[in-house]
Amino acid sequence: MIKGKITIHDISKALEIDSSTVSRALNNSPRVSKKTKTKILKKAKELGYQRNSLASKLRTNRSNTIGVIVPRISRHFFAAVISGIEETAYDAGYDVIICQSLDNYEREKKLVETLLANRVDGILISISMETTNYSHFKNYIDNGFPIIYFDRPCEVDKNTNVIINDFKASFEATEHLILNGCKNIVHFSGPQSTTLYQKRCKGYKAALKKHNIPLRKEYIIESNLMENDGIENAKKVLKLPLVDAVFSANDKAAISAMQYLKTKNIKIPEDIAFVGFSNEPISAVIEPSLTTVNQQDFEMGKVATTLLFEQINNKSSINETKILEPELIIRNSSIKK
Amino acid sequence: MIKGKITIHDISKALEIDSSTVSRALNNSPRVSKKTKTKILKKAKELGYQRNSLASKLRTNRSNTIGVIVPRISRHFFAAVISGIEETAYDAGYDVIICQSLDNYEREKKLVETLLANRVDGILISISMETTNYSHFKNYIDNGFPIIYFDRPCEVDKNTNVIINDFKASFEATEHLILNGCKNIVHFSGPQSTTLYQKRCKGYKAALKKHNIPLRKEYIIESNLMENDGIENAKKVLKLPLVDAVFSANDKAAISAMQYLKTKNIKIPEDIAFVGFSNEPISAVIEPSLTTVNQQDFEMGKVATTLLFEQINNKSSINETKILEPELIIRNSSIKK
DNA sequence: CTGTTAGCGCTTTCAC
DNA sequence: GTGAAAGCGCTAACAG
Repeated sequence: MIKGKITIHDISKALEIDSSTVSRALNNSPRVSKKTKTKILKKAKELGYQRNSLASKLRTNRSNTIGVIVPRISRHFFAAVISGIEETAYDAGYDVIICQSLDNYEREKKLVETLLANRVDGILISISMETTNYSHFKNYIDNGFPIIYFDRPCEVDKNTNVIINDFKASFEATEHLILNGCKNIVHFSGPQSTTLYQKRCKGYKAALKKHNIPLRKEYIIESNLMENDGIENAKKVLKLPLVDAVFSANDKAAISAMQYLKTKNIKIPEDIAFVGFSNEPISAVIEPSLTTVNQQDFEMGKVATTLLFEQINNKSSINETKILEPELIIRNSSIKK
Repeated sequence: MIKGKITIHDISKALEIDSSTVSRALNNSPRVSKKTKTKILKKAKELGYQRNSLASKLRTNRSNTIGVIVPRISRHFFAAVISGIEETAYDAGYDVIICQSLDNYEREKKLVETLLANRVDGILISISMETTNYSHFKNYIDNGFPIIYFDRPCEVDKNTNVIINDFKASFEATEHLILNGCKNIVHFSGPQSTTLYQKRCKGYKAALKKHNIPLRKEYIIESNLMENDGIENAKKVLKLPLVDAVFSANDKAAISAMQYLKTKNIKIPEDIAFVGFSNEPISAVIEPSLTTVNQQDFEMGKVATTLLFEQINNKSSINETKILEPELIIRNSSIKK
């Protein structure tokens, strides 16, 4: 701590004006005359006064701070959501505390407690992959504490989620391949324990059905969708006959699979076309032919924060799920067989 | 705020034990009997007590929180530094507040003030590119407030910096190319207003000198090293005769240049070899032949945090620069002409 | 428009 | 080992 921090009392003494007036002036209250206000502001600057937010928050019981918990800040999607959150929050005069759970349940639990101990006014969270037990939220939900879940929804009890329409996105991505002449479309699917991947799989199936393309079980390859999985999946694809396109449930697997196929001299998109989930800009650099899905990251941050503020100000019900519409980003329209 | 938050007084009343004893018990003071301690802890759990950190921090004048300001959390380097910071801080029982300046001076200034208003015990910062005026730190430095600058040092007055040895890294990277048979090495350089890029350029020059390779001015291409610059630089390289290698002062420009050269059917590394700065794992995926420099990100976070704690506890002088040794990551040893 | 007073929830002497 | 009491810095009635 800085020694000898200046308080409103120091200003009060120096000017022989009561500290309550100093406080009012510092908060730009209309109930202080312009004259004394400027006098106080000048002195405050002169002495290097800096408000003690802790004391202020304690007294007012409002922190003007919201907490954000995401699995990893380095992931482009979350970084973009955070930008949206910060923009909305700063405009409203709120501070933002960013935390990463690293997809670890214990850590997430601890972070929630820390944020609450610091009396944030609300929490925005994308729950960790490990989290299946929601008891660390239960108490607060019941208490009406403002929490908004985004991207990875919390589908127990009543609460507010902000997600994208995964079914529709997958449906459209798959249909995009079909409309470009592909018929033998493999799906790189994720863990079916996650509802998100269930939905992406359903969208794939629905598109096939609409276009009367028979569903082949061996065309759905399930994995954890990491980089390595993409390579393994690509090997499996090479063993299947007739594959002319892949719809991957995320971008990591899609990209590494493409990279692998390239080393085998299989040209993309002429021989095998890919569509992946992602709004990571680097995807476009790595694979200019990769059609991806705009996950509305920045927008999601803004929407979630706006909803949170409504809850903080008791204007909204606690039970709504906002579904954002994704859009296909087609970078290479020549994906034609 | 949650209505009807439980305080130590609620526990005090329920148990008819004074609140000071409750406080002691909750802080695991040895001056409370085991019996009452367990009784209090049980009741606290039962009532769903959660410490009010604000009050505690206000009273003790210690926040047990450090602030971190980086240009962008999405950049892998900073995300990795933050991981190192968090690990060290959590082990020491500290919380971490993460902020991004977005390389904007005004925002950085405001963040510093916010962190100080929230009475963090110290700040770790990588200053924004825009920052040339350090007055927003001056007051605190003079006051002895613990601030550590990492990666992008603050080279005015006395303060503590943690950086990597950019000169050495560049020297070794360039020498790596020379030892692999390259003689006509272009350097993609960054803005010479930044000392960091000056150092990287000097390292390049020194390596050439050591191996008696004449320095050609047209081989040093200066730009902002963004993705677009890489492409422009690549075009310039194609117009130069005899180029057999490039040492780029960062990875973005290196990668996009490589991508561009590929589209022109110039194969890497056979025709033109690259070496870039980066520990972004994706680099290896995008360009398996790219030799990069390990910037000791995670380690830098740990070192900087350790130094900060030493300052917080008044154990270290305010005037030291810690230089970490980078290491070359050679992924493809066949870079030979 | 300004001053008086009380208190947010916690910690910490100082008694006993 | 426990209680009484004061106070961190600020804000917000309530007076005047």
